[in-house]
Amino acid sequence: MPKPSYHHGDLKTALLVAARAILAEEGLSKLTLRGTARKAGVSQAAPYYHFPDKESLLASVAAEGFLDLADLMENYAAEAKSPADRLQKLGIGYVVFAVKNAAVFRLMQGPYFENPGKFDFLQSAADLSSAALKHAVHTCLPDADRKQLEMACAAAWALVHGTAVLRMDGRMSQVTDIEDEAELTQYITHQMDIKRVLSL
Amino acid sequence: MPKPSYHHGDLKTALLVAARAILAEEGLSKLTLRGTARKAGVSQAAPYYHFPDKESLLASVAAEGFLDLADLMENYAAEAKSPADRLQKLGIGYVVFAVKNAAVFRLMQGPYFENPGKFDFLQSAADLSSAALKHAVHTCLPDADRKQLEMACAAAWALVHGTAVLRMDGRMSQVTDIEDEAELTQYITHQMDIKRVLSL
DNA sequence: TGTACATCAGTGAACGCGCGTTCACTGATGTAC
DNA sequence: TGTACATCAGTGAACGCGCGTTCACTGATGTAC
Repeated sequence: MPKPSYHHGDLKTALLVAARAILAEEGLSKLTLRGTARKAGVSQAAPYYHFPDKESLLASVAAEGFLDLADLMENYAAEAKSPADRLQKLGIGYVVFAVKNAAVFRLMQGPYFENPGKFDFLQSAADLSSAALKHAVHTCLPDADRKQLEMACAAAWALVHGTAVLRMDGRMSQVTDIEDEAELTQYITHQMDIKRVLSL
Repeated sequence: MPKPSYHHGDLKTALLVAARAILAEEGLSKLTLRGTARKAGVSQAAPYYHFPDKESLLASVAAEGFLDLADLMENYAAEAKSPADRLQKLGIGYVVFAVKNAAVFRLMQGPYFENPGKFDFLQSAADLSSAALKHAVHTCLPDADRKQLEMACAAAWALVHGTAVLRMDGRMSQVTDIEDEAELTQYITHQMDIKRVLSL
């Protein structure tokens, strides 16, 4: 029974949802505390009962984004048929997330947050996706030494992240209107053959 | 004789210099029209005699950045001993520029500018660096067909750009205090062996 | 089961701020004669 | 060479805006008895 009442009930969640809606509809530069409260249907002072300041709200949004990113990557990788295939599918998930959630991804990238260690939950959420990539690289290269692994991880991450950023900004392909996910996936699969990069 | 006079003489250049100084010292989020005028020692209305609005000033700063980026890449590549070496050195220049001019690089990346085609000079300046990479890839792969070349260009650009962005944000290496360019260059050289990526 | 009251989670007005931009103005410069 | 005057490139005050945040307040809820 969602009757409008003085007490919201789950305003914290509603604010996070509202913030993501604003990101999706208007972009990162339009994401404000007041606007988020407005979107959630409460006064501008209400968010302060759930977040100490604007930065904390945004950090929570970003952390949610990192969790979603890791989830999406895992969804793609669940169907993988080999270590190399798994790594590639993780990468596809990474890129798809960035393209489909561009504003959230930009918030996640920072450098909106000045001191990275300020929000522990954000740091650990961010580590999920890079750790998944790193682990997949290790599985692909069981015999590599530490130095080789570091290089391979860095290269894989850079390739995936670069593809994500360039595609997100529409700077890479002439076809900017790719809405069809199947086509997008195919494009990315061909584009970043991670196995090639890993052939040390 | 730089006596302070009512008429500045070269305010347009001074504003661009001031904007870059603010970017370097305080970052993209602190770059304002008023602040730039302040830094240049003029009133807040003065910039309007040289730029129609804030976005135009920023577009000029970004375009200058792209020219500098292309210059730096060319400087690195001038010493190249082979096509593959040239491509790699272009990439190193790209990454070094991003790391050393992080805020400018972020402005250049956008998506600060809503409609990309609004400023022709910005678009063509941006094309310089990607065209240099693309041309180097072509030289490395004289026998590849069009499809292969597209893939190789996309992969090379993604790798370079991803490395640049991740290193710029200090997210890639544990060593965040790399000030020594020699060490940086060595790190990048090892990290992104573009020839490997190009072995189609 | 009722009732008194503390606490929780809202409201809405207000504060101060810096911003982009405009406007009437003014000092310096260049040019015609 | 002087002088009148148009034009250029500044000034500084002002406008309106939306922002983050604070504050006194208040309606709703939970709890002790």
